[in-house]
Amino acid sequence: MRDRPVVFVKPAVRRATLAVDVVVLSPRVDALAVLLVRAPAGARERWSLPWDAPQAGEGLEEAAARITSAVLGASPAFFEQVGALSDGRRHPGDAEISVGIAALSPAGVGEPVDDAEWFPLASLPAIAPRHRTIVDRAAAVVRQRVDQSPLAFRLLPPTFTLSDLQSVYELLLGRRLHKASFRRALQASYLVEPTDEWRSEGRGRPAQLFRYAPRKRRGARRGVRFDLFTE
Amino acid sequence: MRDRPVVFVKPAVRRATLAVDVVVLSPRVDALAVLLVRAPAGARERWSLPWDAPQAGEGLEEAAARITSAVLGASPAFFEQVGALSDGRRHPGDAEISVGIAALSPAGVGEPVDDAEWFPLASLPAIAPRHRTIVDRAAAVVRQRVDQSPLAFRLLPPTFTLSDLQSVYELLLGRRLHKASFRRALQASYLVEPTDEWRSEGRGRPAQLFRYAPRKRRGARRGVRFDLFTE
DNA sequence: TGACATTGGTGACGAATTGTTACTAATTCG
DNA sequence: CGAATTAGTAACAATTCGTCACCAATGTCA
Repeated sequence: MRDRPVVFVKPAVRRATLAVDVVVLSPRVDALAVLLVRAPAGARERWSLPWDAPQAGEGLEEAAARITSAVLGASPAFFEQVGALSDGRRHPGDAEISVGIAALSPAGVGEPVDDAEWFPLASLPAIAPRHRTIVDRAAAVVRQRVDQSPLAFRLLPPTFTLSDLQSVYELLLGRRLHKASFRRALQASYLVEPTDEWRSEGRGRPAQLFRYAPRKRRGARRGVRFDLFTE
Repeated sequence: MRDRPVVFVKPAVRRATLAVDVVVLSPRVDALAVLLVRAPAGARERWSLPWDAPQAGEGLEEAAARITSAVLGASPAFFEQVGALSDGRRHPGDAEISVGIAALSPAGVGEPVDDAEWFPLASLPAIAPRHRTIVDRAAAVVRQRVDQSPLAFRLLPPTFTLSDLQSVYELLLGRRLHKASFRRALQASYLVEPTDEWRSEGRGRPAQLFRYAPRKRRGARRGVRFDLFTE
């Protein structure tokens, strides 16, 4: 016989201090940028992710939208949870639990308030360790979701050129893609449809505008991929 | 000018009632099974996921391990967060926030306590709506992670046959795989190495035993896949 | 006006990957 | 022994993918 309780003890909730930490991501010139806010004087790190506690009855994504609006003046176009953290790592408000949320905001929408600033994802200033973890996870989550979620399309205006779309994918993935391959795969996916408008952008041939118009299709049953890398 | 606060208001944490809800998954005969516990008399649903609040200073996965141990008598071999939920959906303990955690436990390890029972994932009894959501997400997360995480290997003993491994993949993915393709992909992945032992399992040719021994390799830079399905 | 730079867009070829069939190997059962 | 059963693999066909090469349409500038 195993050494274990025979009767399941009745569980109980507990009140814990909670924060929603938001990683607002937006395509800036040639790089993904993160929105940071200046920490109050006396804080150990000069900058932090925008965060707050969810209000009573407010959902987590709802709270993330509110926090983003307060800092950027615009609601994000897309949310993705990054995970809940309760390790001992330092949090600016000493929250026991942080729920990290990645929020995507299109370029040129909103303007940071005085105490907020965009930083390229690749060169952030020092932030609290827990925030650092959340940012890293947010980038990873976005890169993993970009194939399964229409998040790239949410970063573009209703109509866009295929080069625009490819640029967003490249920003999100952090690497270059081949034009012909990209378009062939896009063609096969039935995710966009052409409009009859064209846009002339200075020099070069004008580009046709497309819109996001996903058509139903079944997921192909691929084999296993074993994309498991030991770094 | 936009209608927004010019000064960022100082955020503050708030105490919220919190629960960790655990989806313990284990391969049973021909199906993935979920561990449910009998709800106390008077509860609206007869069964629920095992859950509890994390104790002070206890991490979320740590809490999940403790909860699983209390119900199954064994710690799971693998964890994966499923997300934090704070929608209005009903929770057995009326927690404002639930953190869902998928926990994988190998077959034959541990024995449910009297008030707990395995149910096939495909035919669960009625549970609280929030628990239902968490179970569905857990299944989706596991299926998505199976290619990137060694979770299948954590469900097997240290040495196993390739047929064993394929069966686990099929259980986790919920569909059949082709033997030759599976082995070819596994070969290319350098994730397992043969031992010099063989196992004779009744009738049929004996199978060689393998062990999980991932070798370093770089991730191939694939193009975009557009695996975005609109259902 | 006419070369040329620049950006958009596509066809096509070879290489790599994947789905599938079909076969061989080693064992138990009767 | 032969049939049944499970393991393991070779090889073919179909598909996907990376790449190169090219054509198209515009602006620039001599």
